[in-house]
Amino acid sequence: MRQGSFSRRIVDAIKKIPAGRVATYGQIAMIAGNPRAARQVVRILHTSSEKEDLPWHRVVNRHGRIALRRGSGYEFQKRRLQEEGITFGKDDRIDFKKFLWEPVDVTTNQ
DNA sequence: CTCGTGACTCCCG
DNA sequence: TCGGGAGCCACGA
Repeated sequence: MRQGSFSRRIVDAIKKIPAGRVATYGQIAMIAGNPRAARQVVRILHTSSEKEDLPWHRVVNRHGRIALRRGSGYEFQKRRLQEEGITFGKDDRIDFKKFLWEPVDVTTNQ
């Protein structure tokens, strides 16, 4: 993966997610520069989560639910999030009002 | 160059 | 709430 590439920006965005917070695939894609490239985030998670030491567990879908299937990492990811203080409500959904990462643009300060 | 690939998202119903 | 269909797209082969 080269510097300045789209994949690089996705990796950097994921690394910025603070502990105790979560981000959605679409959100990461948007930060990386392409709001419609959510699927690329998935790809990066597969190819670089270990190599780049990414906080992959902090990425969930737009419903605030873990995207992995039960029995295929779902429980593991849920545990990792709970260890960071993130709680799950009804239907195993995460409350975005409390835990969604809201990156602040310091340059414009809103 | 084309093509398959997704831990997605949007839009109904 | 749940599910299917269509759209989506960077990347590797």
